[in-house]
Amino acid sequence: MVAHRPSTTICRFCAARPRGLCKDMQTEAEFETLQVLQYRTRSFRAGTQIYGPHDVKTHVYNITSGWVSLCHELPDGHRQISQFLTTGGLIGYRPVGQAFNGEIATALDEVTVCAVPSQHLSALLERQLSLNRRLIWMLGRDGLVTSHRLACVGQSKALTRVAYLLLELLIMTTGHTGHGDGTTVQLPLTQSHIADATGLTAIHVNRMVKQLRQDAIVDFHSSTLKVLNYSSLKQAAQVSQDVKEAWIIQSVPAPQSGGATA
Amino acid sequence: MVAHRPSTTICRFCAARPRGLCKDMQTEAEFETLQVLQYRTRSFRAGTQIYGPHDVKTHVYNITSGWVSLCHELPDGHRQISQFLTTGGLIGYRPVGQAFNGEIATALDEVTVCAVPSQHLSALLERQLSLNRRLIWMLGRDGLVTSHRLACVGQSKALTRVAYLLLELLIMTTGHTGHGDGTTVQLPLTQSHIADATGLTAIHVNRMVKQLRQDAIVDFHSSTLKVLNYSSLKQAAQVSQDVKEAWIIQSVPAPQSGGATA
DNA sequence: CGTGTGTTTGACATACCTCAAAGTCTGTGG
DNA sequence: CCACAGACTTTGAGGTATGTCAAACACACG
Repeated sequence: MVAHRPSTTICRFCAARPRGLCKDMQTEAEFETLQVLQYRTRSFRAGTQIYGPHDVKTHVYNITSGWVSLCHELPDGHRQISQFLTTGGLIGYRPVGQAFNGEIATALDEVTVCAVPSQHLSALLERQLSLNRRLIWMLGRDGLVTSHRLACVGQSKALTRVAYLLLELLIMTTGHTGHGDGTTVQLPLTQSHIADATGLTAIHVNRMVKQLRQDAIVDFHSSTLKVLNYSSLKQAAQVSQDVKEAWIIQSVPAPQSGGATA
Repeated sequence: MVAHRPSTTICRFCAARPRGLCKDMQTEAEFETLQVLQYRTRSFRAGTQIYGPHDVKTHVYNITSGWVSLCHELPDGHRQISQFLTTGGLIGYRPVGQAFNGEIATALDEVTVCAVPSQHLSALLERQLSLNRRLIWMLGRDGLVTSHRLACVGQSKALTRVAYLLLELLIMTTGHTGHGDGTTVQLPLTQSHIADATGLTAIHVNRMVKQLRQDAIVDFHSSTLKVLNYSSLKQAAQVSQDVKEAWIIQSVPAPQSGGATA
């Protein structure tokens, strides 16, 4: 009953860039509304800061290509990367009334985003239910992913933490969970990034990476991740199937109405 | 322009229980709709499980009194508490299409909740923008709080982690950040809970609690938290003002419309 | 009075960090 | 083509924060 676009857009703001994401897009009418708005695409070079911890966030960004890290900096200089994101990820949203969220968004490689003024987003949210659905889904997913990572960092040994992160990045990149051996993916990360994300030192990450290589599980080498034994990796990472599904950005189906017909 | 209720309800579903939260409630019309629905209040005794990791979540719960923990259990038996929640907190929401979120919700003391069938929530979301706003705000906040906790657990020493958690619980309870010395609050927690939340062992938590007491910072003793030196606590916890604001559940103002008037 | 749960303490083990330095790779400029 | 600098990786030796194990203590509850 709802007329969908040919399901080729990944950004529901600028409606640009075909790829098989976000089929939940919008109705014809909504789509046209968005097209009229024509939000700007912006690019950031590798290593560039997209926004800082104390920037007033004027925009929300939908990533259309490249990798971004979200990082917290503590007073003592330590850093914690809370999330890596790639195509389809939404960054820069902050709860209304919250001055800052304290995180730094950094482009890890060449990144393009669709920039939506926060004001516009608020206004759009008042009129487009599909957008509300989508935002709710994204925020729910991000919270879930973060809390699982918290469980990993809080309770697991170093080897498991590294394996967990590598598996997460693998699945984020390939977009499916049942992937076999021999897969190779490019990740714009150094061992220091892995250290910041896992709560370890780069030196210890190196030892773990070395061990994963020796145990013929994965080979992470100069930004290249090669899966040597996928089932061993799953085992080393100690993740359940549920978690892996949350790592994949999916489309959100329109709800079949029912209940609450007061 | 929007007619607000006398700002005495804390649950926008059953519209029950006066207390000064959630003034953002709803318009007259919305309020009446909800009243008609009359969602059920449920109670859970201390230690009871509200839902398990593999329950199909039929309901979303809005906490109207008591304390709840959200906990992940890892294959190796370790547990990570990702969040403590109290009055006003929303639990049991999961992203559409996500089978399970793997978390266990446990009542820490006598807990009452307003139970909303997930089906109804979906339907209500399709019709009430204020509810969308509220859910988006809650999810955004929860994600923020969790990512800050991740930064703490990943990068801080044991003493800081414990101080951080105690400060968080203090602020959640009192509802304001600038609180002075001598404050005493009841928390239905054991040192084991703190251990599970901070990623430490209960034994080591005990050592840290002891040190905080000896350093005259806080005294946590048989479910009672007493602040001896608030500014020392802030310092020990290493939190910025931004983070503390995120710990307080606030009302969400209706947006002043503007922009995107395509 | 006994039982169970939570707290406290001590001795010891170890996973991870810190410091130091060498080794690799890549890009740059002569 | 070579020399050099800079970023990243790798390795080793030693220190320390935290975990593990064991046991006593305190307190509530039946």
